[in-house]
Amino acid sequence: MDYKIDGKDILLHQADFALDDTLDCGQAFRWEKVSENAYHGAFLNKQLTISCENGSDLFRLHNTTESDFLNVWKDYLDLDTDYAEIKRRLSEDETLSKACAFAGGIRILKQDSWEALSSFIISQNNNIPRIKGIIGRLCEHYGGYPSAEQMKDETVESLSYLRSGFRAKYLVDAISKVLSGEIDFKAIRSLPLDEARNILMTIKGVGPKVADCALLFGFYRLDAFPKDVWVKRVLSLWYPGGLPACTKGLEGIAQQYLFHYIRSQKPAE
DNA sequence: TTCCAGGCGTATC
DNA sequence: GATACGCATGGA
Repeated sequence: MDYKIDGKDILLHQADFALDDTLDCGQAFRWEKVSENAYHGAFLNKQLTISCENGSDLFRLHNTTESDFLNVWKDYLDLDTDYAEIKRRLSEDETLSKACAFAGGIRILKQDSWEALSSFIISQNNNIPRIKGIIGRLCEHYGGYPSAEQMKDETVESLSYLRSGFRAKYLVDAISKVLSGEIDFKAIRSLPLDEARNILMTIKGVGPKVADCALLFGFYRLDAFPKDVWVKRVLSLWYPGGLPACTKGLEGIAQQYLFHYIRSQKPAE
């Protein structure tokens, strides 16, 4: 990763990174494609437009500061991790090798814990366009993604404008458990995966899959392996005997390459 | 009209 | 512990 300042922008050279792969692969729900080579989105209360110069490894972070780049976006976009090395390891497996080649620009975003947890509560038994719609209405209402504290007075009724269906009561339970301290993000960070998962699953509407998504995308737990309907297809089609050994410790990253890859396959296969 | 979507709670065995 | 079913909403 090397960068330079160009007026109000940051110009970044970055290998193993593609905007479509990373920002539109189902790990985050509020990046919007604003042109062929550009996305607009946000992390916490900071917004960003990022574009790519014609499929190259040259990116432009528009209208930002060197300080925000170094303190916020560099970490959020996981630019310090060597994905070339990760892909080399995973590519010991033939199918994963294809998946890495198909979407070699995926990076795991280091998202906000509450946003990831609540977003994946909304995601259950739902499709990505509708998930984006619900989260879009939530952010429009609050002028950005609301914290659990900001949502403290929400009820199933007050959330009806989201049209999130049966998931509204799960959001209300998550808000209350986070605000009461019953769910302590700081504590979860230091726990083994199984214990962290079990604590998250005390929230109504949080089962194994939502808990693993929250841990992978909201706590950067790369060994969490969310099994949604697509990944269950991956396992039954390609890995009936379980994941190959080369994924050890990187199950979550492997999951993301495989998720993106199988979604691109025609149903006929 | 029916089926499905980055699942989970509940009932039942 | 496993299996079956309902669940809000909206697009295909």
